[in-house]
Amino acid sequence: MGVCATTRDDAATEAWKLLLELWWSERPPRFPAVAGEFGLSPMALGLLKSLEPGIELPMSTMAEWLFCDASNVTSMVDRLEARGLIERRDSPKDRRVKLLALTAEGETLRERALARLHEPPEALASLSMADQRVLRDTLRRALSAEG
Amino acid sequence: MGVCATTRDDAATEAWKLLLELWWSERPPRFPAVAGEFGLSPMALGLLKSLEPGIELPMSTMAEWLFCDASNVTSMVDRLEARGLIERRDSPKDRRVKLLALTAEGETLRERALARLHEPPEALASLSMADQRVLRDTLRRALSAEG
DNA sequence: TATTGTTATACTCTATAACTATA
DNA sequence: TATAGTTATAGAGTATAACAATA
Repeated sequence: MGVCATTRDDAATEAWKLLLELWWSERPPRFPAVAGEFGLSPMALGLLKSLEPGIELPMSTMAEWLFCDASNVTSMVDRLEARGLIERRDSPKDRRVKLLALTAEGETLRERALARLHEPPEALASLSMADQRVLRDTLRRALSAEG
Repeated sequence: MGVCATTRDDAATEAWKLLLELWWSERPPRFPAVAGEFGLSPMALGLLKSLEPGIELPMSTMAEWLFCDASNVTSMVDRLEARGLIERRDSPKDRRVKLLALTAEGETLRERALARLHEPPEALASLSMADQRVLRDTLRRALSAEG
């Protein structure tokens, strides 16, 4: 009994485990399913999701965020650019850097894909209004604290 | 103005969006990072995660849950079995079916990987105890309602 | 010298189709 | 006939290393 080296059972850990359960218990799994709906690999959807409208991001940063090699980002960007969803722009500050940005078409597709991802699971939607608001407000506090 | 066809802004949707933000804002992204720590592909970690200790699961079910082709499950199971983490068992009810189960070694690795996945993000851990408990209790209600 | 992104290449992962064995 | 899992194969995805351009 007592504290185990690899397991904590405080309320934050319990809440987090429940959140993951909510995410992972979906069948079919939401993320790859939605990627498939839009003819994207899961990683390509991750790239689009990470590219916010109006924001330009260096390819190297994208590689970090996607946890993959830079050469892989080159391949994905080649495909997404050929589909007209994103474009490469030259950085005004460093001529080695290429900045990624959504095209108008890319913004539209991203919006539709995010809308699918944002549909709350049944377990959440069937909570009482009071519980839904409590959940929303508490999570807002959590995310605003670290900005 | 008013209601858009593809976007809802009720509390459940807002809460779900915040929850996904919490999961996706982690850098490096938690799931592939943890898989790498244990020498597993993300899908292989997903397979182990889905295999609860003491539970036997048909390979066809695993293919559904992982959203991939049955032949791919065969490959993954070949590798995981060669590593001694899972085993194939004959179904007593249907001689075509192979049931997957964790080995003792597989249970240990799964436990350690889950412990890493279950570490709450900083944003959650730094919430007040009261907020943590509210979050936990509300999510428990959500998940228990559908069983 | 170090870094960004690309290329060439090989390796891993995944799906398709054909197959075996059961049902 | 239909289904569970395997095999052979091809295709997609990914990383490694060498490279060109720039810092």
